Amino acid sequence: MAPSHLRPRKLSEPTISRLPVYQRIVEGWQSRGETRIDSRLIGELAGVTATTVRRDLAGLGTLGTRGSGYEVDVLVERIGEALGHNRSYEVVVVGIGNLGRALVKSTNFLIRGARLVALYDSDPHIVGTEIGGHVVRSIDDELVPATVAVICVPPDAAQAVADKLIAADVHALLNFAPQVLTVPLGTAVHYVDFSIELQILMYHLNNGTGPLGGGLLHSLGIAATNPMRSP
Amino acid sequence: MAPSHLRPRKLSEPTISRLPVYQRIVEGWQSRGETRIDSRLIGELAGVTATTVRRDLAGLGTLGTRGSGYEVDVLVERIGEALGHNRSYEVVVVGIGNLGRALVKSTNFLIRGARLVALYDSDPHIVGTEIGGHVVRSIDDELVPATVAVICVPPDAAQAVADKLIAADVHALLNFAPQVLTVPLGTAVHYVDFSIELQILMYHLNNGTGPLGGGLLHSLGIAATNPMRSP
DNA sequence: GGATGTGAAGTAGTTCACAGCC
DNA sequence: GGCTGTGAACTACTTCACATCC
Repeated sequence: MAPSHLRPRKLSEPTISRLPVYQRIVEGWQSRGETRIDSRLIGELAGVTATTVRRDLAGLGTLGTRGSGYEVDVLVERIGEALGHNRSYEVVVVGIGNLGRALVKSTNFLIRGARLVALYDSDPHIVGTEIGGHVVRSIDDELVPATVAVICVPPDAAQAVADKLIAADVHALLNFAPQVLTVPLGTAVHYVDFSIELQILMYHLNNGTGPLGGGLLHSLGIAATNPMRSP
Repeated sequence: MAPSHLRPRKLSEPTISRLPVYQRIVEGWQSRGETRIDSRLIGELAGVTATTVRRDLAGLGTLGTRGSGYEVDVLVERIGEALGHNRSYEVVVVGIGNLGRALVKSTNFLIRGARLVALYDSDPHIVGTEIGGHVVRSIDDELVPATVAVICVPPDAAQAVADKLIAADVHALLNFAPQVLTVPLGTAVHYVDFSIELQILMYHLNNGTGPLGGGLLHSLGIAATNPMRSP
């Protein structure tokens, strides 16, 4: 079951969130025809120190060569493996308003083994229309099996949608609604909230130019999951 | 210059990213007619411990009452003050494709003193059209002054747009393009990247149900700023 | 009684500094 | 020489536990 080199090590949360960034950087380098890259350069492009890059990558096993850095092919392979890019994920999008439509049409969104399998909405005017090759289904229909659901409904509908998804055995939610969701233990929720990002930027604007005094802003978006249903 | 109570304390990065969440929760409580709230409840709804909530809020000054929690009006006021909601921000959106359009139309986006002042695109078919009460300008025109720019252009155009914005004295960028930007010291960049969020979710799906063994996922989005222009 | 605010302890993450290997 | 990988030091954040005040 474990074809990979050998190193099922547990990665830290910050490391996990940086790996996709490294991956993108390395792929960019790869597509320029480069064959090797070092931790200093990755760090510079990612906005973190070279040491952090090395520690993060060391967590995936021994993949560099002392003296000459990393081979890009190896990095892409191993990071992809760690992030589960070899597996395949069924994704559904619920709420085909402006944002949902934009996401579905976005080329950046469906990537890395994620496969869009269904779109849902509650509006009869939208149900039945076709977006990006998919006919929008009614949220009241039975849900097709999926691993991840993207929630793009208005905030006051988000909790009900989440409940329905969880009942249909979807335990990974990417929530774009500005609404904190209450979910059972074992369900992962990730929030993407534009207004929160804006607010964080504003804070930094008001209080000096960034966290690290100078300008290296290495701040983080916010995401949270509730530990359990309201007791 | 400092009309606030008194407490210019520096807040930690994690605290800053949680404050908008608390704010939203407290406002929700407020709009239900409630007048008080305690740290346990806020924590439960935000997915963090009550102690964390208290520490975060203590950073804003002494605003609770021992024995009976916090007054919602006071919380909303003080959190808003800390995040700079009393000030006003000019926001421009560059790139009026599917996503840009969705953001502009979104009611959640423009909030808290952020005022949309201009939209830009490079496509002659889009320039001149009206979206949400704003006529789209050409990115080649002179830019109107702004504090924050939202970048929704394709990845390969993002760096050029960022350069142009920085030259026009915009030093806070919210970048939706899946592209790491290289900016000078003193410019803050915040990344919002759907595919990265998806990848992080996927990682957790593959490796147990979440970071904290059980299910409390309190993970973070990713954002980074480059320390300086490529040397 | 009950919930805040906070020292003190604990845990996690980052950075330093350098040994090890190419 | 150069760059990785990593123990050790450091820094940051969280959690505990409780004194404090309503």
